[in-house]
Amino acid sequence: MLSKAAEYAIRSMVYIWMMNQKGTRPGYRTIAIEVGSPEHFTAKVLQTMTRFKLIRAGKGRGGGFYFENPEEELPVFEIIKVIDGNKFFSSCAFGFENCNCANPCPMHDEFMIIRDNYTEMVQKVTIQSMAEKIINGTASLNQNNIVSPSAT
Amino acid sequence: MLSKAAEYAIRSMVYIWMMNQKGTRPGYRTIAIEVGSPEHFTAKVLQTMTRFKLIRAGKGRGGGFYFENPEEELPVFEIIKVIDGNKFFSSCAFGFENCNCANPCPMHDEFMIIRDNYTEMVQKVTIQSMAEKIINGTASLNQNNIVSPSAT
DNA sequence: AGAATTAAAGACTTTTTTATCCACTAAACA
DNA sequence: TGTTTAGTGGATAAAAAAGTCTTTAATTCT
Repeated sequence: MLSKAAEYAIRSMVYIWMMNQKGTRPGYRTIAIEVGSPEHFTAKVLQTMTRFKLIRAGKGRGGGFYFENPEEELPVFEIIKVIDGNKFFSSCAFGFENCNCANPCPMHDEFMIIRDNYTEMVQKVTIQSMAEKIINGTASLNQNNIVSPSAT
Repeated sequence: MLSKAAEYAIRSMVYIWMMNQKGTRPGYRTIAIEVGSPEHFTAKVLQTMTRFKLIRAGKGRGGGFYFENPEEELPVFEIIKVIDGNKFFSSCAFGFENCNCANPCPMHDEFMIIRDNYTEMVQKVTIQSMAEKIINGTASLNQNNIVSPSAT
């Protein structure tokens, strides 16, 4: 569904936004540790975020990543588009290149509903709405300190 | 979402079922041509289907692939499980290894709905229900003869 | 100016997925 | 029994995704 790169991007963006709220601009080393992602790969993914202006980056001492307009709602959709492109949002579960209502695959009607609900979902969920859940304790940003069920 | 292997498997299975209805047992060469999939890769995928007893294979003259009990409804879900495993059906859009209601990611509630609807869908859609659409002309098995929008 | 800090960029490696090829085996049939 | 037909299985290759490393550039602080 989502590439690892997109997952890391989303987690990182939430963390950056929350730290910005606290008045700091985290660097990719810190981000990678806090969201549980590979350091250098995270750096690369954040480069892409910066290149597409979803966040800004400051170099040197006191530098790091930050949102220019933190109050502007940023849907997860925007991050996915930048990292994975928008192939999925018009994709076909049967593997057709050009599956549509005029020339549907045998799963078209059923899959279109799922796919469109997903599209709607990632447009509705934003960095801010996710950050809020983490702040009020109804969700977490990483599972670094979770004991896996198999390890109990 | 689905691997190429799973897509090819699903398309092939529908074709095999339809040909069985007509009294023939197609070979992987024919199948690959008819569903528009790479020949040798399709052979591999069908081996897996055979190994897991979803279909049977006959060698030698008059051989090919066939369903032992064609009337027994086969949900797409079964094919996906054999090829891709069932990781997706409990997966997390945020990338958590063990995302659940007790320890949710910030997208958990929203994504769980999508994911579960998808699971339900692939359990409801069967090889037979798809074949029926193709037979009555409301869907097609391949897009081999479709002119792509960009090529018009 | 110089040292320290931090992101940017690009090359590189590893792993996974997708795809191909060929030798082998089993079945059918003449 | 020999020939043809068709799937099986293992090796290999190519491409994409995931991850790593090193150098360079920009910024800040002293």
